[in-house]
Amino acid sequence: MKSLEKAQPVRTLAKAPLLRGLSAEALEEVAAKATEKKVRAGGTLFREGEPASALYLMLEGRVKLTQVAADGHEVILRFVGPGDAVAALALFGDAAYPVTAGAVSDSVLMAWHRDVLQELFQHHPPLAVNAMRLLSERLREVQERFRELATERVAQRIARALLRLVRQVGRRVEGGVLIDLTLSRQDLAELTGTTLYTVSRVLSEWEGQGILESGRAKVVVKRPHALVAIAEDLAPGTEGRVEGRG
Amino acid sequence: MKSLEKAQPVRTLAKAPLLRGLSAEALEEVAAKATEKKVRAGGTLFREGEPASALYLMLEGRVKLTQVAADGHEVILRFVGPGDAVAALALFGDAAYPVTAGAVSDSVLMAWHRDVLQELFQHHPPLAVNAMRLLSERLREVQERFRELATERVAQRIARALLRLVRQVGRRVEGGVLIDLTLSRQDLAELTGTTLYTVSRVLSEWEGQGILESGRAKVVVKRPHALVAIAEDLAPGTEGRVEGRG
DNA sequence: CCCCGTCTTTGCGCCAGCGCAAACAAGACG
DNA sequence: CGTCTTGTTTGCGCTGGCGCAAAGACGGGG
Repeated sequence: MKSLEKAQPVRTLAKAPLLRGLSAEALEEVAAKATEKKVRAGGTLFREGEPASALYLMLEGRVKLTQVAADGHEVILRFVGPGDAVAALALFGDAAYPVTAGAVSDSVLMAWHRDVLQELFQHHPPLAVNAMRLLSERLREVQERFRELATERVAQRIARALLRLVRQVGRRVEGGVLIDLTLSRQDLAELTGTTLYTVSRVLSEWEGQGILESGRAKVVVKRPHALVAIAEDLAPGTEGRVEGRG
Repeated sequence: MKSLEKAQPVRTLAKAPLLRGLSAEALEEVAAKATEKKVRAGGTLFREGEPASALYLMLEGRVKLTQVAADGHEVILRFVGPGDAVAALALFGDAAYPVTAGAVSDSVLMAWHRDVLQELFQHHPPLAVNAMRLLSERLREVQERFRELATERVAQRIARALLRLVRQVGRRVEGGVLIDLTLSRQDLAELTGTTLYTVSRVLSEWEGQGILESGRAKVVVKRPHALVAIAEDLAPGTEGRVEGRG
C-alpha cells in the first residue's frame, strides 16, 4: 500500500513529531546542526546513568529503551522507530539518561548535542513546544501503563502490549497483522512485567483459540478485536468468563 | 526548626520550581494573571478525561492525583503539596487531564487558564524551561515506579513508597519521622499496586520489628535505614533473608 | 546440510499475595 | 458519654503466576 515507507531521510524529517511545524528553512538549519549517528543491531546508543549529552531523532532502524533493576531484572519501556525522538527528557533538569537505549536492528539517527539544542530551542519555538508535547505524551503513556500494571492481570497486560505494538509497528500480512519487529517471549515479558514462561503459556492459549499466530520472536495478530475483549476484560463469548476480579 | 513553613504565598511562590528563575517583576506579572482557586478536603479539582483547561500551582493543602481503572480499581500517582505544580502536562498536546486531582485537605491553588499560559510562556522563557524540567522529572519518577512495580515484590514497593513519602512530607517527631498526611492502608495499597490487606500485614510485621509505628491513617518511621535495606532487598541481619527471587 | 546456539513449550510443584469475613479500634459527632 | 462511621487487623482458604528443568523447534553460519 504505502510505497514510501522507506523514503529519503528528508521526507521522514518533515514528518517527525519533533520537527513538525518548522519552516523549510528552519528545518534545514536544524538538520544542518545535527550529527549523524549509526548503531549496529545489538549495539548501545547510551546507557542508563550516563550523562545525558544529546537528543536523538531516529531515521532508520529500531531502538529499545530499557531499565534494569539492581538484581538484573530488565524492563522494556518502549520501542522507538523512524521519526521518533529519543531522550527528549534528558535535556532538561536531568543530568543522566534514565534508560538504556539499545539498537534492535541497524539504526541511523540524527543527534543534537545538548548545547546546540539549547540554542535551537531559542531560535525555533515550535521545537520547544514539540518537545514538550512529546514529553507529555510519554508521561501520559507511562502513567497509563503504570495503572495497568497495578490493576490488571497478566493476560490483559499482554493483550494491551500486543495491541499497542500492532498500532505502532503493525504491518498487514495475509491473515492478520504482523508485529514488525523481533519480539521474543522474553521481550513481551519485560514489556508487561511478567515472565517469559507465562507469556509463552498465554500466547499458546491464544494461538489455540485462533486469536494469533506466533513463531520464533514473531507474532501475527489475526483477531485484534479478541485481544481488545481480553484487554477490557469482557466475556469472550465462547470462552469461560471471569466475574469481577476475584 | 523551619518556622517559615507556612509563610506568605508570595514567599512560597518564589520558591516554587515552576516559577524559579523569574525576575521579581516577571513573578508579579505571572502572579497577576492567575486566578485563585480553593477546594475543600474531599473536593475535586478536576477529573480524569475532562478537557484540560488550566495549570495549577499549589499554595496550601494537599492534593492526590489518581487514575481509576474501568473496574473501579484506583491507583494513586502522587501527592502534591505547596509549591508543586499540578497538570503541568495537560497544557500541551493533550486535550484531557489524564488523572483526577482530589483535595486531601483544604487546599488553595493558583490557576492559569490555558490561553493565558501560552502567552506567559512566550513572554517568560524560564517558565517554559521550568515546565519542561518538571515534566521530565515526573516522567523519570513514573518510569522508575513502573520498573519497581514490574520487578519488585510488595514489601519492597511499600518500603520505597514510605521512604518517598518521608522525603516528601516527612516531619521529625520524637522517636522518628512522621509522614505528615492522612495515609490509610488503602492509600498505601493504591500507591504500590497491592491491597489494603497486604499493606496491613506488612506494616504489622514492621511494627513488630520496631521499624515503624502506625495508627489510624498515620505512619511514623522509626528506622528509615531498615526500610532502605528492605527496599534494596538486602539481608536485614536478624530477620529471615530471601535468596534471589524464587 | 548439519550443528549449535537461541528461542519456545510444557509439566510440575510451590508460594506470595489476594480477598472474604468477622472482630476490633479509634475518632467523630450528637 | 454512648453510638456510628470509618479504618485496621487477622484467620483462612484459594489461585494466579512463578520458575526450574527438560524436551522440542527453528534457523543462521560454517
